[in-house]
Amino acid sequence: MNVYDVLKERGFIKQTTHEGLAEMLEKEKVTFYIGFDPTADSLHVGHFVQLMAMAHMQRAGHTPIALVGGGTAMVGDPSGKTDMRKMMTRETIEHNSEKFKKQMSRFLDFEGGRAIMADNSDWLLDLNYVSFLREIGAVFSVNRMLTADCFKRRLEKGLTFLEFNYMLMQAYDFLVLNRKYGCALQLGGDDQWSNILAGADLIRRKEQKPAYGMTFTLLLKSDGKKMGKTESGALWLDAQKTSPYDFYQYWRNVADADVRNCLSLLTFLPMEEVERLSSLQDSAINEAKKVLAFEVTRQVHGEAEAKAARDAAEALFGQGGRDEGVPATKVTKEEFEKNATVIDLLIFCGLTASRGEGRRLIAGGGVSINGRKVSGEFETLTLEDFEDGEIMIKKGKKVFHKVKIEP
RNA sequence: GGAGAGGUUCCCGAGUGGCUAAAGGGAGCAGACUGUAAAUCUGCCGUCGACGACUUCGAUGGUUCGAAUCCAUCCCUCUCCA
Repeated sequence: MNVYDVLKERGFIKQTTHEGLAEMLEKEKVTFYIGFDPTADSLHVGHFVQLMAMAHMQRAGHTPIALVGGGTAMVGDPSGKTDMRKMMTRETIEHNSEKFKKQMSRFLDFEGGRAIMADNSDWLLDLNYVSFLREIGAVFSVNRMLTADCFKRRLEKGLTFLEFNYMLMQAYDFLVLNRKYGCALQLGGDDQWSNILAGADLIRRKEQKPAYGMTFTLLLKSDGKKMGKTESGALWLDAQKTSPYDFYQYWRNVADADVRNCLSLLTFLPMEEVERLSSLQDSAINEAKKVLAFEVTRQVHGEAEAKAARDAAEALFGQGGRDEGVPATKVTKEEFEKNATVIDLLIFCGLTASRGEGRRLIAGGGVSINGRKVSGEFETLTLEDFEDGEIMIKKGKKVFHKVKIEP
């Protein structure tokens, strides 16, 4: 079974530029790329889907180029956005690029040239305006560009010339990678379709060579919203930004209807297993969610962290297991004494944003300490409340947080 | 450059001198129900040493006992014209 069929079966593929792509992937070793703009200091779940696709391709013997968009992030992709993104400083972008590179090296095998890491700031930042316009700008038709879906919506709300150029930047990337590495295929999220087409067109015109494109289904929840959004923003792949425990819990809690999609896109489990797990009914499907949560966490954070997160979940929700993986805040004795009321402690641990919120939460019966429901808003804790140096705070039904006293 | 419309709390969107911390919806949080699911119902949803105080309706000044609401200037967005 070739990789195209694998991707197809798993539900990755949304659109392809050419019918013959499957055949090409079967017969040739292809160098392909996906670009990631460093707009934050960590990759998130949306990127993870793309990385999975890259990994599938790499396993099939193709060579991935992971392109960090240090140059394109200076411009900002208008696709799929209704408003212009805040412009980022060069320092921020460089900082983010470094983080991206570090994270990506975990998901692909860069040994011995099996994958390539590139950064488009290397060729975009020093472009000469006039020569770029003459070489690249001359072959773009504004009329055509304006019919692209990614601009249509923006034409209603406003589109700056800066962002309008994003498509040219990305198309140029493809051309550069084609010339430099013989890269003939660009993959991306489906929101990248227009940009990918532009690149393939550009290569055809400038190099008289075919170039291919393929897009992936965006990872959406059954209610049509983007997967991986949490109240605090995105679900990050960086353990500092989203703890492995919280990461595990996110997948443990996906809606029944999303289990199948997640398993097939975010894990390497064989499809027979995916089918079996996702066809489980009623409460039995919890088994599938456990597998999903464990597998995804394992890939992102490693075996040890995945086990810790799973054990912690068992300890808190089921029976048995150790609760080592539960997020914890360390306090010194002095800090604790300063924040000894339950309300202060909630804020100290970042569980609530304000005292008022904490108060309402307690009034609504949403807080437990060491398994005992907190009754009054003025409740104060003492060192006596620590059991083995720990206090377990429970917010709502699912949010657990430990406070550890430091000697 | 000219004409018009508009910028309201996380988002959408009412409000056009006091009754407005500001309708309604969405999102979010909590409670009930449950399977750590979905749906549903209920409560909360600016901050605080809290029956009161403080800050908020693009920005800055002004009128007024009192302004998100009136006036001036400025910034930004959209539409039409050039």
